[in-house]
Amino acid sequence: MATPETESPSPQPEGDRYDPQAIERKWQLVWDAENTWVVANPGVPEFDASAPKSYVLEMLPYPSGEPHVGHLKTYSVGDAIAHFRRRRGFSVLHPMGYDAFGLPAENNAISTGEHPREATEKSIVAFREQFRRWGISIDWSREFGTHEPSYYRWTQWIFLKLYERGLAHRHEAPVQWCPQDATVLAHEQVIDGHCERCGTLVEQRKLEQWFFRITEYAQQLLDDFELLESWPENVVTMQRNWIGRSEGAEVTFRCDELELDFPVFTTRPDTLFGATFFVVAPEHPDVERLAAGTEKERAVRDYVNESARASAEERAEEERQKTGVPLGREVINPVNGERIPIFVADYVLMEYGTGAIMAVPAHDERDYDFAKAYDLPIRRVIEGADPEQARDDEGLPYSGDGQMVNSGRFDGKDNREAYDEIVDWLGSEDRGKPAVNYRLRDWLVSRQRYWGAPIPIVYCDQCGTVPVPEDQLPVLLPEIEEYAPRGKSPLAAAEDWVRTGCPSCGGEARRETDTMDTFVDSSWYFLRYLDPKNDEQCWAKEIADYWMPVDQYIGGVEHAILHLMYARFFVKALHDMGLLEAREPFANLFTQGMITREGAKMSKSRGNTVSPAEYVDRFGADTLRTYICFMGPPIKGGDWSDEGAEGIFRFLSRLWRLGREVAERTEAGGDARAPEAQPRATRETSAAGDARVLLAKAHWAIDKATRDIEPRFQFNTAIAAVMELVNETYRLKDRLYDDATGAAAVRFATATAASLLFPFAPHLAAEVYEWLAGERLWEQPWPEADPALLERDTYMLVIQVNGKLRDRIEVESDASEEQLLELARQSENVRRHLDGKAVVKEIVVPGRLVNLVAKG
RNA sequence: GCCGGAGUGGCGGAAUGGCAGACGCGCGGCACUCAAAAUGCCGUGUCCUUCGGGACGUGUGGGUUCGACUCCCACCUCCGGCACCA
Repeated sequence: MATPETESPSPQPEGDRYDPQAIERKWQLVWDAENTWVVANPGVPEFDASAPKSYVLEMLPYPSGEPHVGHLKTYSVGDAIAHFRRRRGFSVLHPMGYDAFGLPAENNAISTGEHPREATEKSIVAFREQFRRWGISIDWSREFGTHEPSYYRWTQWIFLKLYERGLAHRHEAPVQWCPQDATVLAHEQVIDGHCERCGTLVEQRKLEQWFFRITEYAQQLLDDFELLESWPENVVTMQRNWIGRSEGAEVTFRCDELELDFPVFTTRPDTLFGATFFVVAPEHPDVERLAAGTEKERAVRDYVNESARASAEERAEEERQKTGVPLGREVINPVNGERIPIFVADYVLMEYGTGAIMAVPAHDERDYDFAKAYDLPIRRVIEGADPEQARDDEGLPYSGDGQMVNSGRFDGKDNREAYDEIVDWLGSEDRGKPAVNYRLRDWLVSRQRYWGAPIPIVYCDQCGTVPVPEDQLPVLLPEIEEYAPRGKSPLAAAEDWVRTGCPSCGGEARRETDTMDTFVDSSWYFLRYLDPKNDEQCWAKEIADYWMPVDQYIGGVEHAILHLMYARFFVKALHDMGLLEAREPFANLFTQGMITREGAKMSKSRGNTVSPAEYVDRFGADTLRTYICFMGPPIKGGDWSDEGAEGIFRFLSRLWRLGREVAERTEAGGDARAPEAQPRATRETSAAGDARVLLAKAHWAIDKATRDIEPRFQFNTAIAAVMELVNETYRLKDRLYDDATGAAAVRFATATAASLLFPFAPHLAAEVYEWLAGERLWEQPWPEADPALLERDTYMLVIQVNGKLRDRIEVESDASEEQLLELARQSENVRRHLDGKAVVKEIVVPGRLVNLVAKG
């Protein structure tokens, strides 16, 4: 049967079975050729001012090898949201880039000699190729890698801005050193005393390093959680704990002999009268001076050396006995004038507070242990005992509340009341004040590695530390021969590059040879997408202010602290520089769970990885994407199963076959528009019986899928609703083809199924929809459920006796409570259960159930 | 130790005080077929049953409620984060 092309508005299906490869290639070519997902910035003619903006972003990938299933999940989830929002009328920005600097490429270079740039760019090609085959709707016109000079030029520029404002500074500090990677690590990159990346035990070293003053923003980082629309509670909690705010007081203890003041931070100024000794950390700068000239000098030096050798891990061991040595000096307790001995002990940490503490053994477990170990006095100053905590007959230590004792004029007071009075009193004597302390430390950004953005600083004997002038950026990464680090950055070997003129005096100077932590690169990339080609500025402010903040950010929960907090810090600092209105980068955050296989994390060594490329070859991208969204709520992890993926392939095939059959058996009629755009009269009101049932199911699916996709992110149940719609259509179609209303209902139901599936299986959905409606699905608005069709004429009334299900009967939707009760009482099964009993209470919930409470 | 989150069929999961187990996987049956695959349809928590139905059932124990997977209290197990943070 030859039909002239002009008479066939919809292309007819070809072949006799679902061929994802052909369909996916077809649509990808269309989207590519037409730049379908490119979106214009304000200020250019194509800009659409009428649509509200939505910036949908997944965390940028680190390009190493090929993408894995975790990437597939992130981008499947993000793309579903991007598609959904586009069809809901938003102008959606959905860009892509690569976090291209970093250690794996460099370690690869050390073992193979392949330039990190080559390995990285090869991998970028592989990633790009996969993303295209997955059909992710990316605006490719904004793509970049953070290793490109046109990008890291601005990373360096931001470094200089931070330096200008005193937010980047260099100083010597004890730092965490990974001997395997031969570089320092940020505090956040040390997990249980081991390198986050390679697992090697880290060492402490004292080095001159660059830091970003994230601690300046500690309070804002806490306060601005208020500005976020929706972040997972656990991520907020993790950051809160990481920042670790505690309120207390700073109290000064004085060492008379040396005329030195030692401020300490305490959260318990109410226990000051119980301080029986004083402890400083081994790294405390005054330790040497304190011990000098005393008979303990030698012992102290030995102890300090020993604890410097001890690893962070050893020091943190839980069961470890407390150790320390006396310094042979005393300080004066400001509340009672008592002279108490000073110790040096490694249970006190230099990094927190002032590196010195007042020890109150009666009310602090650690001080208690130390006092017991060295036989020091323990003086109770607060009444009470906690049996869980107490370790002796006195009920000590005790860290709870109670009446004060042994505390001079505060005796008999409630410790909570005394708290403020003591701080006030110390304040008036100038020996103390209220204080807040944070656990958060400054962000160490220097890395003694090659493959990163060079720190744009020059050292000159005359002028000291000199920032590279902006017009000399970027400081290009030089080519070198030997990547292996030797305790110094490999860049130090590029002598021609290191030697440079001082930008200030023109004399001889040397470049900083450390590069920046790659987390610096990824702390602002979401801003560069907005104006990626700009050579004059990092971004135009009006463009950034239009798109920012990111409306929906998507990524793995493993970045809950590091990346997400650094990016928040950057945006706050950039805001304060006047470069940005936004105070927070990501208004909404979605963290997806990890996909496992056979219950275990996927890893090459375990041999249980799933290669997305292989599965795309086998089932097509639509199947994979839909399966991943169907495995369970994306926020949770899920266990991969080949059978499950096959099930989705079967479902998509089923929809494909249905679409093909419906396109053949029903007429599009004179109206080639999308079914949901057709006049309501032709598609609903006249429908009755099975046609009406099917239409109601379609509208139910629209309603359910829409609410499940956003704001619930419950894609698995949205897909299940489409499956139900397809099942219902299969059940009813053969009874409906024969009359026009019925056929229209089948056509509508099938097109609606495709329409709702589009965010997950865009290629197949576009294909089926084209057959049925002759339209491009992504140009159609998201369907809206008709409330009239969501309402049912009748429903199943549940009848319970004493809360137990006894019958179900179909009733009119508008039946009154009395009628419902009457119907309930008539039920034979209900009567049997009521036999010989008196109904004492009747619960009627119209639309749901009747519950008869009977006694006797 | 502290702070989060979770525990539901053979499996992944659904159900935001109202029919527990939607949807999918797996399994069983029927149709189509010479046959198989594919496809379509039906069934599938456990136990009892006179086949009408009944009892039990969401980690454990208690509580609130006409009614609890859902809310409250205590406990057990697992997962994640932090951990000598004064």
